[in-house]
Amino acid sequence: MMKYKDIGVKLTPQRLAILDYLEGNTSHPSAEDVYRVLLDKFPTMSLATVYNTLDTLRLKGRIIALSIDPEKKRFDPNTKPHNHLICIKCKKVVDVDKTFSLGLTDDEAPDFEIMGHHIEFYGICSSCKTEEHIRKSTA
Amino acid sequence: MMKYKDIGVKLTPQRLAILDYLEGNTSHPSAEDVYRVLLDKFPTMSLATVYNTLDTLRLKGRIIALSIDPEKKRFDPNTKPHNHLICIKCKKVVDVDKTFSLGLTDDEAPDFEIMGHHIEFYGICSSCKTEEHIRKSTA
DNA sequence: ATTAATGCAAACACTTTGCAATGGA
DNA sequence: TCCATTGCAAAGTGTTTGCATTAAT
Repeated sequence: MMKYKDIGVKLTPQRLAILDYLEGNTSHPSAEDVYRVLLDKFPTMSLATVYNTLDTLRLKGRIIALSIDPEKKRFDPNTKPHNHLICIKCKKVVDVDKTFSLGLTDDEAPDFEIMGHHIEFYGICSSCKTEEHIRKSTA
Repeated sequence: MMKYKDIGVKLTPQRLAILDYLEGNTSHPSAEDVYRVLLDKFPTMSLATVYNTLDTLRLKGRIIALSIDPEKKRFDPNTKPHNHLICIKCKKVVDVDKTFSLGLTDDEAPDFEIMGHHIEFYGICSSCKTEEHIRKSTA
């Protein structure tokens, strides 16, 4: 218990619930996703509180915000450098823990001090592929 | 002339101007960026027309939409697979033409048919780095 | 002549902000 | 007690859409 006391912010019940929901979560939820799940426990909680808390956690380095889904920010409690794979149909995002060392010469990255990289793999997940087959065979 | 007649859409003056502006453009402009530049030539043009045209061109495969900038979509007339480098300060985006072959085994991408990838390098561009130095030395 | 594209305004989705009330520290 | 956080509503950004008019084919 008190496992979050080192974050340096007030630990409200809402924040604890958000932290608990995110811990070990690999679904890369949006703010809305987090909000909907927590509405059961906190029927009066505001979506703005979720947004504010997620941004606070991001600034405190507890989570990262992904821009892999152009529609909305997705959040990831895994703050270690890693890559992602997104289904272009259903927008499911999964972690790709394999790391790649991608060097760029000064020529290849002119006048830039490179600090890191993020790889977005894209493709089609198995359930969306199955749906495709169904659609084709019943069309 | 008539160099765009194979696109398969009506070629209005607005669309031609957008195509001309994008051709060979490596600045990765947003819709708003395109709009502001073209306002000189077409003072009555609507921002909605720019959005609609950019989406039409994307569907026709003439440009791609980038999600590298979480604030807004950025557009790129270079439709060949390539990577990008973004300045985390000023959000400048530059092309990285070097290609990397990044294989994933079935284990590393479970239940996914991978179709491609996009690498986002991030760092600080030279002008932002210079500003940083100035800020430090005058603080 | 037909039909798609334009400009405008309204609507939409996601996110941030102002502020009075609340409740952790 | 004190100040950060909450919930709510309003506002802010980026983007899409409905529709009457216009113009490319």
